[in-house]
Amino acid sequence: MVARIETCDCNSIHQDVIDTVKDHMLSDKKIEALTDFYKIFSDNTKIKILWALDIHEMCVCDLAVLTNMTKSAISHQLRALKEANLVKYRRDGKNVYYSISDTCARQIIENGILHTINKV
Amino acid sequence: MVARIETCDCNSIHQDVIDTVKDHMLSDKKIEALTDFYKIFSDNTKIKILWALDIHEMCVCDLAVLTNMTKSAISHQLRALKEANLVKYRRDGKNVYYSISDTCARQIIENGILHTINKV
DNA sequence: AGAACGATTGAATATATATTCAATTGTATA
DNA sequence: TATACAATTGAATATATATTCAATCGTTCT
Repeated sequence: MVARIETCDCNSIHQDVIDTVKDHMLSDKKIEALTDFYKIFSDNTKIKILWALDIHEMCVCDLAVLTNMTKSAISHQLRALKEANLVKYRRDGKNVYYSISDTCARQIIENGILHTINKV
Repeated sequence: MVARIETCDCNSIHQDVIDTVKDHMLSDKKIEALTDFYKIFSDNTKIKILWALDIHEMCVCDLAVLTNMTKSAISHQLRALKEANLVKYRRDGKNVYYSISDTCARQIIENGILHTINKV
């Protein structure tokens, strides 16, 4: 007789395995931080922006022209990248110039390309 | 006088920079493959499944109990992981046992943890 | 001060993805 | 063959994220 777990729609078939795995499981906080991190690299626009800024600092207008999107859309995305500490900015007159603030962005992108190279 | 780009809502301020960056830009196909790849690692449930399977092969029911989710939800996620060639499976009687088919999953997760460790 | 324009913002909308729900399939066994 | 149950599936729903739109802010220049 196996225990019926109330919050699940089935029986636990291999409770020993479940217990072992539970002992080595990642914490919810780590998982949350991890998925938030990779969410940034799951969006085409963000990748374009990060890759571009790694080549040269650019203002919002330039990024909009480059990516063929509106300034507003780019600005919203830049805010997310700023909050993730992946880009920094400096204002010069009417323009705001964005640049890479953490080289990990390029590493993550290049690593991802390595893992997907067979699909391109 | 700078050129007005029709498909954008602004002028190109530094056309030289835009041209340089365009020359070194990633192809749309590469970006698409890359973001598809990282989308997998952007979901809490998928991370839990991948991490668990890296510890021990498990059947759908076990994964459901472990993650406190329905078999159906787990099954849907397993399909996505299967399509990404990250997990494989074997049927044994009524149970289907899933396991890791590409060690890159663990690498990607551990690498992500390294980059987010300061947030946990 | 006011006009021009790059940039940002918040709300509305669109879009993509995850989960739920009900029905069905596959296998074992009574 | 009928029943039990693990697993899968497709459609409906819920939820998260991206983009659009209109308004506003910040700076420069006249």
